[in-house]
Amino acid sequence: MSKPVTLQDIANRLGISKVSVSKALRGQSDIGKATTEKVLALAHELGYRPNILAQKLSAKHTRTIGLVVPKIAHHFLTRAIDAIYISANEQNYEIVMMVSEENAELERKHIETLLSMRVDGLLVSVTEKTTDVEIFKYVVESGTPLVFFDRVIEDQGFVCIRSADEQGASDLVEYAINKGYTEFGHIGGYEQVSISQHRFKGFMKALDSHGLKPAENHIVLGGFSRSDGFSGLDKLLEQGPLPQIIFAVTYPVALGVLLRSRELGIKIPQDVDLVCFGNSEYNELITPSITGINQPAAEIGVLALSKLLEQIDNPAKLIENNINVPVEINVGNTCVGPGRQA
Amino acid sequence: MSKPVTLQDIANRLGISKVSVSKALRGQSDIGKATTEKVLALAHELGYRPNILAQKLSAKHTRTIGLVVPKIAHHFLTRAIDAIYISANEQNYEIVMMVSEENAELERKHIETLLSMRVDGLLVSVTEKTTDVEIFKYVVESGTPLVFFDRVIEDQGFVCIRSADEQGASDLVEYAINKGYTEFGHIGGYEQVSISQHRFKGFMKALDSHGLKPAENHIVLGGFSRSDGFSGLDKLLEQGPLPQIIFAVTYPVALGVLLRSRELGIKIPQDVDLVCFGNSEYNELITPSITGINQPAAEIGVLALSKLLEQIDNPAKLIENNINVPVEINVGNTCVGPGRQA
DNA sequence: TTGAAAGCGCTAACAT
DNA sequence: ATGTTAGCGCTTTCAA
Repeated sequence: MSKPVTLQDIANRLGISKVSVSKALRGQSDIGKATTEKVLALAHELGYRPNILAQKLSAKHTRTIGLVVPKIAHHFLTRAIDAIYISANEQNYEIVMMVSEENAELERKHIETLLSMRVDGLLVSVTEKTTDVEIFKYVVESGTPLVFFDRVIEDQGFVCIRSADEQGASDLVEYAINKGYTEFGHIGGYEQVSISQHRFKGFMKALDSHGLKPAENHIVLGGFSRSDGFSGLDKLLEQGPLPQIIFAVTYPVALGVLLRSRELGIKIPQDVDLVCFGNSEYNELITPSITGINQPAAEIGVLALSKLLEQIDNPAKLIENNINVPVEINVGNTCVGPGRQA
Repeated sequence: MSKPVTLQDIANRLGISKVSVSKALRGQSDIGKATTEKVLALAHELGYRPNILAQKLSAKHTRTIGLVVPKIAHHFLTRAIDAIYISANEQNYEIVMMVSEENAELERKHIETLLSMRVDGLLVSVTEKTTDVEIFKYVVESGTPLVFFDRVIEDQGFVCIRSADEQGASDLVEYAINKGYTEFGHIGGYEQVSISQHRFKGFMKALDSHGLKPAENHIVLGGFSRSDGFSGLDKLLEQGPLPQIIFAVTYPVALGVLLRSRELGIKIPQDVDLVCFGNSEYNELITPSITGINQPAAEIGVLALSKLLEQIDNPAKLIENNINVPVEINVGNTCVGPGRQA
C-alpha cells in the first residue's frame, strides 16, 4: 500500500543525514549514542525495513546461494534440500532454489538467472538429460564457486559430492553373494548418467571378485523410476528365465519390480529375490521390505554446502574434487538366500 | 573472478551511452537497428549478464513470490511446493522459499526477510505452533498480498486454500459407517491447529447424522507424525478395549498405528480397523494398504499461487476468503467392514 | 561525531 | 535515434 520507509525518510524526520541513520542502524561505533537511540526508536516506530536488494547491490557479495535441482518430490532430494536449507539458515546464507524439472534447457536458464542474481555460489544436482557441460565450465571460469551433489558431472574437474555408489553397490552384491546367490540380474538406469555407471561397476566388481558373471540376458537398462522397474521386469521375462536375484539401480525401480511381480503372480523372495540402491521411509511397512542401501541425503546436502562455502570464503584454496560419502546396507526381507523363506 | 560486465562497459567500448545499450538490449523500438545489432553482438561477446538486483531495485515490483513452509520433507508439502515452482516458472515469477522448521519465531523472521526483499506476494503454510497472528496482519496492512495454503490461519480475514478437511473426514467416516462399523475411535492432532479441528468436526458430523457417538475413551489427541500414531494406539489401549475402527488425523499417524499394532500382535483389519486423512505414493505397497483420503497437493499449491497472483495483479479485487478443495476417498485394504477378512 | 559525494547497475522521463 | 538527468535505497570513502 504505502511506500516502504527508507533511510532518507528517517533522516528527514530527524533532521540528520541518511548516512548517520545507516550507521546508527548498523550499530557502527562512529556515531553518537543519543543519535543512535533516536534513530532506532523512530525506525521501529515507522516499521523501517531495509531494502535487501539495495543492500546487496552495494555490497560485494550477496550471501545468497543458488540451488538447482531436477525436482523436489523425490525421496533423496527432498531430504537433501531440507538439510541444505537448515544448514544455510544457520550460517546466515539465503538459498534461492530453482527446479529444472529434468529439463536441461531449463536448467541452463536457471543457472543464468542465478548468475544474474549474483549468487555467491551454486549448488547443482543435474537433470537426467544434462550432457552439455559448457554452462558449468563457464560458471567456474567466471569465478562463481560451484559444487555438484548427488547427480554430478564427473571427470571434468568439478567438485562433486555424492554417495559412494560403487562401494555401496559392491557391498550390497557382496552381501547377496554371501547369502548364497550366484545368478544375478540387474535393472540399470540411464546409461550416460554417472550414477548408473558406478552402481553397475560396483555390481560387476563384487561378482567378479567371486568369479561370478551375470548372463547377458539378465542385464537390462531403463530409467530411475517405478515404471522403469515395471518394464524392467517385463524385459527380463522376455529374455528368458529370471536370475535368482535382481539388483535394481534405485529404490523406485525396485518398487516397480515388486508391483509388477505381484501382478504377474511372481513371488518375492520365493521366485526371485531383489535388492536395490536406495531406501525409503516407508520401507519397513512394505511387504516384503526391500534390502537396499541407505543414502545419507542430509549429510550429502550439508557437506556440499559446506564445501561450497569453503570455496567462497577462500577462493584460492583447492578443494578435493570428488567426495564419495559412504553408504550402508539396510537389511529388509528380500535377499534372504536362495533357500527361500521370507 | 573478473568483475561482471555492465551496461556502461558495453557503452564505453561502443562509444555510446549506457541508456542506448539498455534500450537495445531490451529490444525497444526507439533505437537504431545498426546500433542494436552492434550492442547485441558485443554483449554476447563479453558475456553480458544483467544484474537482476539492480533491475529489481529500479523496478516497482520484483516478480518474486516469497514461500514459507514448515519443512520440505513432507509428503503433502513436497508435492505442493513442486507444483508451485513449476507454475511460477511458467508465469515468469521467481520463488524464494524459506523453511520455518516448525518454528514460529523463525517463521516470523523469514517473513520479515521476505518483506525486506520486496517480494510481490507471500505464500505461507504455517508451523504447528504458530499462534501469533500479528505479523500476518502486518503483512496485509502493509499492502503485500498474502495467501495461506494447507496449514492456514482461519477466521481472521486471510485468504486460505486447503483441502476440504471437514467434508473429507465426514465422507470417509460415512463410508466406514456404510461398511457396518458403529464403534469409532479417533487419534487426533494438535488441538489448536485448524486441520485437527476440521477433521474432528467432520468425524463427529458423520457419526451424528447416523445417531452414533464415539466413546470418550476412544478419542485421543497428539500430533501429526508417525510417533503420534504409535503413542496414540498405546493411549487407546490404556483406556480400555479398542473401538472397531480408528480414524487417524493424518497418514503418518495411521502408519504409526500400523507399526505399533504389528509390534503388539494386534491385527489390522481383523482386530481393529483403520482409516485416515491422507495418503502416500507407497500406500499400495503397504500391507494392508490404508483406506484414506487423497489430498490434491499440486492443485492446492497451484490454486494458492494463482489466487495470490490475482491479488497482485488486481489489489482492489476482493478474493473469496476460504477455498476448500474437494478431496476423495482412496480405497485400500483397511475399512473392510466389521465382518473382517482382508 | 557527522555528512557530502560518489557509486552499486539499472530504468524512466525528458530533452535533443 | 540518441543522450542527459535523475532516481531506485543503500554503503563506502573521505572531508569537516
